[in-house]
Amino acid sequence: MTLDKRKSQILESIIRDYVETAEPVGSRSIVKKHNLKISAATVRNEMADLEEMGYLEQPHTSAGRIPSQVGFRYYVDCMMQKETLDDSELELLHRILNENIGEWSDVVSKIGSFLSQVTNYASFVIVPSIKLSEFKDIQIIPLSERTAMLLVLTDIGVLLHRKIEVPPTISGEELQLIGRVFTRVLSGTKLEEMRRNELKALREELRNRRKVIDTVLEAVDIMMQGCQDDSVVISGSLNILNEPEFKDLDKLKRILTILEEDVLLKQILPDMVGEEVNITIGNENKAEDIKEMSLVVAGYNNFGEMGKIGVIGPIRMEYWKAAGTVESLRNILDQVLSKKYY
Amino acid sequence: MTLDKRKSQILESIIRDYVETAEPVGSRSIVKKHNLKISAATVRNEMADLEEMGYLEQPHTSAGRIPSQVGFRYYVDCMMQKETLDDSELELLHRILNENIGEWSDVVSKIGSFLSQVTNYASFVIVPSIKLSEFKDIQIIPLSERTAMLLVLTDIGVLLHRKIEVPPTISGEELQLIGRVFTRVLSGTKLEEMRRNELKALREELRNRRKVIDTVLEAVDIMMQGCQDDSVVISGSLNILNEPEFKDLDKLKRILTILEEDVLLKQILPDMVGEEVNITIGNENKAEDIKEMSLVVAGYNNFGEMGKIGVIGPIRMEYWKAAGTVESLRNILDQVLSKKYY
DNA sequence: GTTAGCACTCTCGTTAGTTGAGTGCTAATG
DNA sequence: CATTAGCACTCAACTAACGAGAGTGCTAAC
Repeated sequence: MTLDKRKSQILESIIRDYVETAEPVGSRSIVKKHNLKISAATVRNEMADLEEMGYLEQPHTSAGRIPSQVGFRYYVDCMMQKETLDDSELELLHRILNENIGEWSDVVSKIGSFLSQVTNYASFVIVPSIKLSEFKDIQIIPLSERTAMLLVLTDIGVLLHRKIEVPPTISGEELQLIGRVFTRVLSGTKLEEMRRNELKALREELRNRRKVIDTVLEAVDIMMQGCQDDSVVISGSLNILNEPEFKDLDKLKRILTILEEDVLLKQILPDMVGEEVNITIGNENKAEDIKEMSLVVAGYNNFGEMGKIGVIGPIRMEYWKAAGTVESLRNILDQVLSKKYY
Repeated sequence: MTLDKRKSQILESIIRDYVETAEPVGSRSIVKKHNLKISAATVRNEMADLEEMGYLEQPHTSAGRIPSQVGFRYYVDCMMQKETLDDSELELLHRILNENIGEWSDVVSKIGSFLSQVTNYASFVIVPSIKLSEFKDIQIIPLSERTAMLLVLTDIGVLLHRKIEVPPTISGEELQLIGRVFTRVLSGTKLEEMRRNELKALREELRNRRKVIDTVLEAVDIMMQGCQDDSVVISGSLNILNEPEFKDLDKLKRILTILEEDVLLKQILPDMVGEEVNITIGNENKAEDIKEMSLVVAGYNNFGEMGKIGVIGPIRMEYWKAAGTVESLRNILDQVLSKKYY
């Protein structure tokens, strides 16, 4: 069911005013502010209709109206036009992306912080774990008599490293050699399949160095455990301090806690996120703790896995801006990551 | 000037009650609570004295007393006994330290988070930049036709890495060779002195690979810029949400902003921090923004440079606990870092 | 020096009254 | 018949007044 033109216009006016001021908006004020060619009384009639339809609600009888969650949903689905980045923002973005960037985790964090700056909401980027990447190179660099640094390079250019203990009898050259054998045998293997497949061949070839093999494998195992979870980059969580709906300390604390704990944040996100920008408003969120917030999320392609990028803010959110910005940055992430990073 | 025994006892009682409840404490209540053998009236007389001396103050005539900042200072200087970690806390700490720890930055962040957990204040650890460390090993691992991964290992076991572009004409073996020459010539050089000293020798030896040398040097330069600043690890900043003195949103925001921005946090710390635990109370802090907070900081020895570890909390702080815990963890950090980490 | 007693002060929470923005309804209008 | 002016009505927010309670300071007695 779609609204006639006048009702749409009124709904939109109310949404924009309410998003801006966080106050219920009255009939008179929107007529004035948006130069509508109708009287306040007419607007009141329309508002009564919109309320009956469920798009507006009144905090109390003698107050103005505020958009209901259903109202926001209708707006987002049927009326919203995503607002893209303006020139100065684009320029800022390009400046950021042209700065010295060593690895793609830098790109992610910079884009995240840009997102929160532009929208004034908290932003997050979920980066899928690298568990499906392949080995590319393994090196063992001696540090001291008994220790060495194990380096594992994956095909997407991620470098893992860990200190290991080695028998003092083993020489630096031999360590290098062992590294090379590892590289030759394992190169191209999925990180997670490593244990099962080529292990036997490896044992065979280095049979007199079983100890070192085991140490290395164990270290690899530990490193892998360290990257099992998708990593989360959060920016601008303090933006919610500016929203009047969170003047309540308890609410505030709940939200900030979620924003501080990666695990919690991952739990609240909608399971299915496609490439399209996905908006969940208030109660549409499955997690109890954020039923007073809205999410704007999109998926991006992170070396074949689905990553997520988005913002979290009050229900009274500038969805047009948030959706447009998230979409743009999703595309840029896709684009940047599609040039394989080595 | 020191207080007589009874005044001390009263001051301490007031401090402990006030720290616990955040409410002004009255004469009657401390007599009851601490089973003092004197009457409330006597206590009132003593309190009047203490107020005159500047150790106590009254929010208004008909309220109890609260310790003034001078009062806290006197307590800290002349009466406080640092409270060390209890058994369960020690056990927790050891469990944490025995978990898998790959490199010392893990130690730092774990100790930081332990500190904030135990004290219930926000904790910070300042880790000096590694600019004074020495090269230990340089490796160049080919990634693709035109790119390679540059690895720089320092003597304290920190690994820097960065992707570089290499001419497609150069072979993997040659890259390795170049890495080895770098290692041989530069090993033992301070990172920051690199440019000046052995550069000529290097250019000499690899004169037909000038391009690659420059690329590598440039990359090293960029990596060094990335570690020029001391890094900061903050934990438990949300603890301040529990303190009633920060129910005011503006205050809260100021503080949280400081705790989110490394740079700001570094600015507010006292310049001179010795190995001893250093306490600055309220207005004793130079920075305007934290004149309503207290700092408990100690320096630790981070591979020859001075690092800092401490907590930041309300003036109404459990100084005894904070000071004891900071001291213990300072020592542990010293101890852990003194076994050179390779 | 210490303490009991008491008048005094000031905050806090409650209640009652006032104000003003905004509505809903009705009747008049084009 | 849609629109509008007019008006009575509602309710949150603000203010003032008031009593209760916690705590003090002072005085006089021990």
